[in-house]
Amino acid sequence: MSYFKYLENEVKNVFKEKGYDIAITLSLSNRRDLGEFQVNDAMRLAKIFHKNPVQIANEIKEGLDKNDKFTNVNIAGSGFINLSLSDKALIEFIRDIKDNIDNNIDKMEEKTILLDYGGANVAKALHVGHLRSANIGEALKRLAKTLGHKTISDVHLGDSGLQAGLIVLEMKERFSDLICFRDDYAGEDFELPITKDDLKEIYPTASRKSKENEEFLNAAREITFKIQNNHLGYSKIWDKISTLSKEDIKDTYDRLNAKFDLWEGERDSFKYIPELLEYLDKKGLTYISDNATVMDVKEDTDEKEIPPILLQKSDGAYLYATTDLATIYGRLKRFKLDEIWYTTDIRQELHFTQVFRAAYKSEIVPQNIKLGFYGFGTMNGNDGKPFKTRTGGVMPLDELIDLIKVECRKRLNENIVEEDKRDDVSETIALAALKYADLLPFRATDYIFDPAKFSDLDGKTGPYLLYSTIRMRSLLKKAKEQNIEFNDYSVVKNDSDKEVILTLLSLPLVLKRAYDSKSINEVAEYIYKLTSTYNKFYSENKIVTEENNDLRESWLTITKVVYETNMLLLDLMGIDVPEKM
RNA sequence: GCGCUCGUAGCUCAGCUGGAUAGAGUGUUUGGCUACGAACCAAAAGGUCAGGGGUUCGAAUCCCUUCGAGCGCACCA
Repeated sequence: MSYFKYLENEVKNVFKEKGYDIAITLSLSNRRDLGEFQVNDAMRLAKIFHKNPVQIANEIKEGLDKNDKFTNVNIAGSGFINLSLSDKALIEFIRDIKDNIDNNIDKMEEKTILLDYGGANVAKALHVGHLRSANIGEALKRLAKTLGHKTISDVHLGDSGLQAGLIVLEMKERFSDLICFRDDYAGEDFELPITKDDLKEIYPTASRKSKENEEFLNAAREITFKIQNNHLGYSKIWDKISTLSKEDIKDTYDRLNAKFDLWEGERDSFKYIPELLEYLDKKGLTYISDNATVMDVKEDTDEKEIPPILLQKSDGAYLYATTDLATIYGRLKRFKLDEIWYTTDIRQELHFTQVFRAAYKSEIVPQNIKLGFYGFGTMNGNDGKPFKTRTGGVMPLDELIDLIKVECRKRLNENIVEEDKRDDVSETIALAALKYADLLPFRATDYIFDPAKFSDLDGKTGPYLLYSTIRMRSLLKKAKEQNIEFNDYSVVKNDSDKEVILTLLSLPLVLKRAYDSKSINEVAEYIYKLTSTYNKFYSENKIVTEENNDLRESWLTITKVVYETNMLLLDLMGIDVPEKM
């Protein structure tokens, strides 16, 4: 149990002793002139017990005064209980976590969670729109792990849609004599006549053609259908294109530190579709409407109209909802899961509402398994519309990273970073800048994408966190070089070191809030707060050269704890820390 | 048309399960390095929380309403 939780229980016990057996909340005070923490539950209790809130607060104060962990307990206003921590408590806390910062994390009851994020489309370059899914999904996975859960991450590639037909058709037009396009093709292996770079141009070309030429579009639709139904030649070439494209996709996800346990796609769900449709049909849930197979998912309690989901088009092809439902079906057959989390653009919310309902209604997913949709806001340009480059296209993710990398390279201290490491270090800093800027706004709100914002390297940014963390590490290293021992924490000297400790203390609160709301911005805000609070302390005190042994030892111990906490949280956000910068 | 989301400092955003005096970064003005690493620290200025009404001891937060913006509503994913 974290020390914060322990303190909260101490307060709760006082309430209990006074006859108020009820959940209470200890929180950091927003009136620091009155105390470090506040408890606002007296006012709530007043209503329940028909008592004067100030009277209740005074009863609690009496109990808190007896506890030597607390000091300066006072009542203000209409029943706010303010309290501060004694030095004894602060020392006890740091001693509790100094050799194992895991003691500052409250583990949860273990669950197995499958996370579905990423969602790159095969044969299309990852663009800025894919950034959030990868960053948020990956960070949520790491948060869940940190809190004690088991996770399985699946990139869930988009590989079954119309783009498949478009690309194969374009290939057929360019390389009509390729063996796989022959009528008598029997599955022989062949060389794909294109490279990864060619692929970047093929999809846009085919996409453009489909908009200009309806015949081309219809032909592509037909091929899409055939691929979905395992047409030998088309499936073979599409498999080859997918494999080629995945290499590229994987490279970009590697840069972003998004690691997937499963590299599956929509096509991997196809083997479950016939079984799924048959199952739904037997249950009497599906029916034909306008030649398409659909399923109702509306409920009597609905206040708004929820349209039926469309499982099979009139031409026989499957859709987004079909593969998503089949994917869930397959996942539950293969894994024992407690929850499945989806992280996609929030505009897909209705779609997932429909799919989830279909999953529960058909009992593919039992009620005790939780399906969660945690969408993120749309990335817009300065005009408030989904971001486009000046030429009207989308900005490839790799291009954006390289752009920031150039800025980072300019700022590098060449006296510190060896020449052969400068490129790697610039890359690491650029990724930190990009990822942190992306994780900072609340998950669900749209935000303005501005390359200049991501290139900002001062203030509340990834580079600030890296720089400060490296400085802490360098300080610890210096102490070690000078054979300065630091194993204990024994003195609270002034306000700035106390602030650091209080901030450390609230970590469990932050992790819990982030987990409950599935939003990493809580963590991003917190690590900035911790780092800047430490930096203030750092600037006000000479740590290594401090002459008082107890003080020096205490300050180095705090430095170590903050350093380790920063490393933990940066890793949680998928941000790497270079040796030097 | 039906529904969802949003409107907070010049700019970009936090805060929204109701709590005390609404925060941060940036930008502007200003101060601090012959160094435990200044990509840092400190200070100042900057807000009728879109407008109006309601509930409450207490509202940026909950409810209603007006205005403004974005998004979604079966054969794309």
